[in-house]
Amino acid sequence: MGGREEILNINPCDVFKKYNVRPSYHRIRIYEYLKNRLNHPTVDEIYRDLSEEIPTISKTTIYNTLKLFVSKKIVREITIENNELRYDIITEPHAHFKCEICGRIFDLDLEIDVPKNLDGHEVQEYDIFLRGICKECLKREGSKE
Amino acid sequence: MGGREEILNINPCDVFKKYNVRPSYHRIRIYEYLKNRLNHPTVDEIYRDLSEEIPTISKTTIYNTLKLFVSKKIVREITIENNELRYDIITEPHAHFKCEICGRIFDLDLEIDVPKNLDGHEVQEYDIFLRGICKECLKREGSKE
DNA sequence: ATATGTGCAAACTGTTTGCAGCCGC
DNA sequence: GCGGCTGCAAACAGTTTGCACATAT
Repeated sequence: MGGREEILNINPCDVFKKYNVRPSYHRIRIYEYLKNRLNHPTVDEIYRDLSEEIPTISKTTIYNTLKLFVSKKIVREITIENNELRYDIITEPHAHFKCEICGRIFDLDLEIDVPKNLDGHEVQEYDIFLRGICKECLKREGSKE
Repeated sequence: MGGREEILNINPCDVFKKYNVRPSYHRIRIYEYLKNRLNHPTVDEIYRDLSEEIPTISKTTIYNTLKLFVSKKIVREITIENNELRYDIITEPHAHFKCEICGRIFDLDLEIDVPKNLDGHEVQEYDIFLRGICKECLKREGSKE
């Protein structure tokens, strides 16, 4: 799995240098936001949170920055729900689980080995997205009844 | 896998009766559309094609009908790209593969056994979505060079 | 007669685009 | 001073909503 712990120690500027992205204050902040909360935020969530600390930041900048990050393969766009883009700093594919009750998204260490070749098609990447009820909500639901 | 061949022989009205959906001309036509082309169309595609034969049909009706079908579990909404809803008449989860070149979507008989319980979370359903280059495009690309 | 299906238009949401101003090297 | 970063506003696409009319039993 593509390193959840190591990522915390990474310096954004090093990543930018490696992937050939010019650093800027906003880019660093957006990168750090993604790094610190590995919860696959939407653009809206990033904007809502970051604009509290950086009141001048605009959504356009967030869109621009994320698009740049994606094109440089620093982050991945993930497909969880069809009405909004979510972003994931862990670039290796892994499974996501969404709780239908609390709405939270969990990363899963689901070992699925997807062959590189399927029916003759060349598989380059994949998303695995599960839905259900999370541990905590199960407990809460269970204790109600 | 949830029956691709059997589905062709199904009478829409039987399905409607079974799932407690009142039949109507439009509903039958939309159901048949999905049944005959198992290619996970978007609302737009359904509208474009059906409105040729049924000029009076509206997009609203297609949205309404699909929403009804989903709520009755006659069809599944699938998450392939984040900007549009796609529909799948095979309600059992299975994997989809999208060719990045020609854009077509293929059903895959990928045997993935997803446990019902993962890290304590209860998994109810899942989507597996792969991207890459399909057989035909590989051949075409290969012969070019 | 009543409940349900249908279709137009407007509203809404998330995203993209165009363009002008700004900042850093 | 130039190139690239930023941010506003408008445009855009897909979807949803409100409401009035049609239809079927």
